[in-house]
Amino acid sequence: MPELPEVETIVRDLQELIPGTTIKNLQILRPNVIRGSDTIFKDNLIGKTFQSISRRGKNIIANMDSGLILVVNLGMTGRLGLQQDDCVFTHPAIYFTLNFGKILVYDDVRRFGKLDIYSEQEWLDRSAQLGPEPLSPEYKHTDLHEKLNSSGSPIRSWLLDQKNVVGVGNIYANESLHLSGIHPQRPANRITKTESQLLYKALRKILLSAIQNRGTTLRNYRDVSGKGGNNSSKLRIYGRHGENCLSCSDQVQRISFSNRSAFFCPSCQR
DNA sequence: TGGTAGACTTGGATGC
DNA sequence: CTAGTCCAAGTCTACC
Repeated sequence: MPELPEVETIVRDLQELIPGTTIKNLQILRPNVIRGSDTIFKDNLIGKTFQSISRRGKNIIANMDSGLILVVNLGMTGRLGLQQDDCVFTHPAIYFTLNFGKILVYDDVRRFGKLDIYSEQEWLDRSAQLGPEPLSPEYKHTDLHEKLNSSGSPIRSWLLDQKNVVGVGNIYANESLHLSGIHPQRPANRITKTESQLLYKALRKILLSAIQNRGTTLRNYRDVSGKGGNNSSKLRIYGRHGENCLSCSDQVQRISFSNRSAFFCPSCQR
């Protein structure tokens, strides 16, 4: 489900609800969504208070008053939401009982998501292995261009690799490549400087507008209150194989490599 | 070593 | 109506 815009939407929702609340109890219904032992997980969280919520790539970062950090990666179908009348959880994995009477639910159909506890130093080390934030003011098109030169991978695969740039998943990788006119299988090191500038601009534009639309809901993605995002109708290439390209009317193609589908227009993308 | 296929897991769509 | 097949927002591991 969740790429940068979806995780950002959830984080902004959680920032309004969670800081200052204390975990009174924790029920782990599906132990395989947490890394490490469930007793250690409980010991580290029960009785602790959330200080702040932030995002790093596709990870939700919760700083606790103990100094430990709870990191949630939603995988493909993970959700965080408050249990309320209008919010239906089909596959609850963890219940966080909070002190203001609400229950925060981690729900995950496929259970590819993971929750993990880090010390500050452990998280700094882990975070240092991740690539730059594409929406950060410090991230320049020259950074993208330089890094592209060191890889012969197809650009779509390169964009999905969180060591190169964080937060990009299959939907927004395909959308950005379409907007910048680059074929998904072009080797990263054969993208020109001009093209890398177009890709840089496309990436930021696509991610920002998806955040404004509160993310793309294809099936499972929901915000914290259980509502879907509004960005799916804005997609111009992802999932549109067999339909006409919205830019030139040629037929959108689907190919598969690295075990993932890629969508492209053979006229617009070379 | 860099790059990629496979595994993990459940369910919806398609079509017999 | 049902069965089999294919496909899905991500990431980690193993292998060439």
